[in-house]
Amino acid sequence: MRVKISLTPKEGKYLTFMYRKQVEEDKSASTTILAKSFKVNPATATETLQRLAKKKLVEYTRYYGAKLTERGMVEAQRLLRKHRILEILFVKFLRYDTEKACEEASKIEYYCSEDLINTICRTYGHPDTCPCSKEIFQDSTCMGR
Amino acid sequence: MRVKISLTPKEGKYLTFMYRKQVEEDKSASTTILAKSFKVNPATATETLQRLAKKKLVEYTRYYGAKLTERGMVEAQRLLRKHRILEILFVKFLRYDTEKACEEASKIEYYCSEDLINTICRTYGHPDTCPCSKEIFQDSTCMGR
DNA sequence: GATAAATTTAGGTATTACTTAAAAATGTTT
DNA sequence: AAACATTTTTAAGTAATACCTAAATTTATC
Repeated sequence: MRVKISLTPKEGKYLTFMYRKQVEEDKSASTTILAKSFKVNPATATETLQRLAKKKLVEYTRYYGAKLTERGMVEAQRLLRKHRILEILFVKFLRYDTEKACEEASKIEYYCSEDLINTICRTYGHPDTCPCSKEIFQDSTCMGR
Repeated sequence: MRVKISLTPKEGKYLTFMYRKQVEEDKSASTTILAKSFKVNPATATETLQRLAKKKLVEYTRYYGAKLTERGMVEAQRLLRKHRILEILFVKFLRYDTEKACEEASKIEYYCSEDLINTICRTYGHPDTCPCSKEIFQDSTCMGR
């Protein structure tokens, strides 16, 4: 890591949302869409995009839109991995349905350590998909032991 | 619930810390002790106590100290319950040692829903002590089904 | 080119959580 | 009890996060 990335919870939510749109749905997330999704004023969405741009997590062109950078992708995947590993735990161990599992994961994903997530991941034999069949990204420190 | 209690993460930490001192160790937590424990300036501890007093969670007398109110006790127990149920999960399911379990629980306890905690609690047959043998408080909505 | 829609800028607010410096209260010592 | 030390509080800040409205600007559409 060259520069340390400090991500706020909201910024994390924006990154994963944008990742889903950009990579998994091949669309782009406009200011309006972001604002609607997060139930905030468009001005707020713009502001958050600008903060993410300052942190080099998105490439932002005013009036045009924003795209995740390589670093933004990595961060989004890191968070989505946490989210999906937690979903596995909640569905398999606590017998939650996928929707409820997703909700609970959303509440805590940001605060769970890599170590905790890796331990759950190992417990379930490094699953490669979450309960709703989306990809779970590999983590070198998790696999390598 | 007469008035809704909105607790910040830090306020929660103060409440549980004070609970442990006041109820489990029968001591009291002075401004200095709080400040040292949380590695902040004493002025900050005072400020937080005053905020807790405004929310009727502690009874605060300047220069004298603060004591948890009935409501403060309930909130502290609610958080300690979450903490200890999480410890159970981490020790029993993930084979964490008690210290590590405590650390991880501290990171997420505040953000876990009652429902999630109750589900874990039921899974382990409503345990009455945590891995370090401290009391786990009962929750009516958890037992009652 | 006018008008509509989307986006951004400017200039706010509120909350949380922290700081330093000085004042005030309390405790201790002689 | 006066002097000194310690603890605690007040006052007056700062910084970050996350939101807002209103007006300006840019882009898209008729």
